Amino acid sequence: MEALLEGLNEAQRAPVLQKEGAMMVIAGAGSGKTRVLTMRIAHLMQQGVDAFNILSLTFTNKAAREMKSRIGTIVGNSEAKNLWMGTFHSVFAKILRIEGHHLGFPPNFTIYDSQDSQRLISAIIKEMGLDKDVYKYKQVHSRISSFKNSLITVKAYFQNPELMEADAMAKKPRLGEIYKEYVDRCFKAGAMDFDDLLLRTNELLARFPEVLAKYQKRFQYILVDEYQDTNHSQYLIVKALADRYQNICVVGDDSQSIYAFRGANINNILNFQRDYDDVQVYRLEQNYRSTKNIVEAANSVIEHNQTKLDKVVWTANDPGPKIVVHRSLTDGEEGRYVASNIFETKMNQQLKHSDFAILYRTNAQSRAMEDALRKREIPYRIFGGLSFYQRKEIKDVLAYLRILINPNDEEALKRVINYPARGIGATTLDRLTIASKQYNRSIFEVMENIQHLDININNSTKNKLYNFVNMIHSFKIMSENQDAFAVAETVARKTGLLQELKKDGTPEGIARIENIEELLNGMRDFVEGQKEIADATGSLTEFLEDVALATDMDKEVDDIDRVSLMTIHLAKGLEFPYVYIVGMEEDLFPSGMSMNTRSELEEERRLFYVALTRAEKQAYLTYTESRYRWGKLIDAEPSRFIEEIDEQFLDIQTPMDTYRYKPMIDSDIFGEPDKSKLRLKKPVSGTPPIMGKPSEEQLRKLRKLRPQAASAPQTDELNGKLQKGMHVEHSRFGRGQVLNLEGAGQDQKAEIQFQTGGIKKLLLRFAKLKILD
DNA sequence: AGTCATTTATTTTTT
DNA sequence: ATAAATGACT
Repeated sequence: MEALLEGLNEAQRAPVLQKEGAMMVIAGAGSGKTRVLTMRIAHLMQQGVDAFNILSLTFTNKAAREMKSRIGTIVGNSEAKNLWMGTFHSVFAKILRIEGHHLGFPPNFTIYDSQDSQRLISAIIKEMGLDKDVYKYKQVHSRISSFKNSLITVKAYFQNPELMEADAMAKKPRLGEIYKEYVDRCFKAGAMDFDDLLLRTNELLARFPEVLAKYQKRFQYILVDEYQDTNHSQYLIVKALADRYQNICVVGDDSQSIYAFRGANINNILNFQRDYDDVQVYRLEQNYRSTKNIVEAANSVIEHNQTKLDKVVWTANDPGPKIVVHRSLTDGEEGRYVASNIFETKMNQQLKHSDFAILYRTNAQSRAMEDALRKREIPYRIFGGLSFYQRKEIKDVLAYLRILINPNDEEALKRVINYPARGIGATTLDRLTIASKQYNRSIFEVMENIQHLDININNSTKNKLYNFVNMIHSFKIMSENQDAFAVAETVARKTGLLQELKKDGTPEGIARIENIEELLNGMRDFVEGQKEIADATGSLTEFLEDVALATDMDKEVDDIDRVSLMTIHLAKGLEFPYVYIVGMEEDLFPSGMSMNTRSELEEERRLFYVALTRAEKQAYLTYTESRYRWGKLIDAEPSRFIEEIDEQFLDIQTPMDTYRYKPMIDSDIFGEPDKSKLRLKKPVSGTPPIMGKPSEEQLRKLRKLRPQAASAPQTDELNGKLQKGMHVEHSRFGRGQVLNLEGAGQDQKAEIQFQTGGIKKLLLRFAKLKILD
């Protein structure tokens, strides 16, 4: 232990050694904050604090696992296992399983993921007979979610005229009713959504003082990582639990706050000193991760933000190479550039694929990168997007399992009651839903008692329902004396799920079967793994909870050497020697959706800061002239963030000839140039950035980044000379007469009647015309 | 109730 | 470009 403490710098050691009290560690990127957290916990335990009394909240469960195992190597694995460590969601889900009965929830409550929530909201909107174009389920969901994260309950909503008025103004006067129905339905289904895990914890701690006291006593030492990304709901939980002992240590970096869109409140960290007495503030400012060029470039970017804590990140590392800025014509070319660059760098420097990461703003950008990597036969691993557990076939299997655990789980039931098809259609389901309201019973309960209820369903359908209920019952009995893996396997076979996929026979169908097999294998591993954990039983409930709360960063990665592809959000907390940040374009990064307010733009800028500081040795920024979006080729401008980096750290590679590919094949054939394929350079000033007109200085930089096309010689030659009525010759169309001229300069076009019969409109810049008169 | 063709929305980020 | 949602038809 002593030796380990020696290994820390002074700034790192101080928060490790301070045992009691409230403290905040402002940790710059790459300053070793995980190490500090790990050491602090290990040190507490070494000083006699019981692992059961330490609560450590991390950003991902994987981070928790890694930290636990590192602590284990210091203080012993058996002790480290007793630490309460995990994400807010997973830790409080566990507590709610134990204490949820106070709130009327069963211990086996279901966790609804976003998709379940949104399906339910859709159904409610439909049932209420509302216009789905006005009440968009996604918007409604995000509004409800933000209510919950701000602790605005249904009751609070209806007591707040301002909120109600805001919704009325937005033409959604019945939003409150939807909210109420949604909460009721979740409750009746014995389900909590992601936000409920926090909201209900707050409710639990507020309404039941004895429960609060129990956990306050239990968690004598509380540590929160990534504190800048906590939302109000999480903030209050921490505050309530820490109130008794006030041994609270929060770690974070305001410059890396990137989750405001899901309710994170940067003020939690900015105001921490007001919330607790005698707060010790520690600053970790030395960056050990990146080269000097990267650190200082990142600093010069974040300098543009107004809202931030005082902090100067510095490094003793070598300057290293400059940040490469590269322009390409299209997203396809961008991908090829990145792929070949990775290929060459890896060869020249004797590196592994895992030394490289490609980061992007949106998941949709991964495709072009994947294509290029595949062509180059570079192995890659993609994080995010549709995660494994969100795939349809996986969710279908899980839905059956969820019904076993919680028959009231309405979303799971609706998902599989007629999949694979068994003749229970929409009409039947509607009638069941009505009956379920009428009798105030869940749909499954109605089905179980269908013989005794007066329901307008014919006998043959009743029989089908009976068979379904029977099948579920048989699974349930099996689940009582067999492990999760065995049950799931039976479910996959007996429900006909696998058969359904087999008969489809397409490559997709086969991939789906493989996915289900992978799920089953995963379950087997889980069952084995859980046997080793003290308080775990390997039950289905535990498995489903793990699955519901698993993030993409949590999945165990195999040891195949691959390039990593992910969104910048997912990259938080990671580091790679070589990082490519692609799609550095206005409207994409910063995102077009986040440029409306200063605070949104600042969050985008922090996101860029996060992206840059992932790089250890070298960073590459790439942007394109045009890119496919919504299936269309769209013009792009370089991101303002490139200009915001101090030029001295940049190596701007803008090959003069990249966009002067085979000019005008299209126009030669079809007359009108296809602008979507070969865009003409328009003057930079033509598209002022949203935040106001660019300064002369910005313009100068922009010009530097995007040199004007060298004007085509033909233009100069013909300019001013060509007149209406002149006879000309074209290399392919032959002789003709000029009917009309339009436009000027680069864009000048001529309408020409050719002798062969056609009238074409040609762009003089490219058409190789010879004047005959 | 199921299948096929047509239209529509989707692309901001995620527990 | 693509998947999901809708609508017409069997």
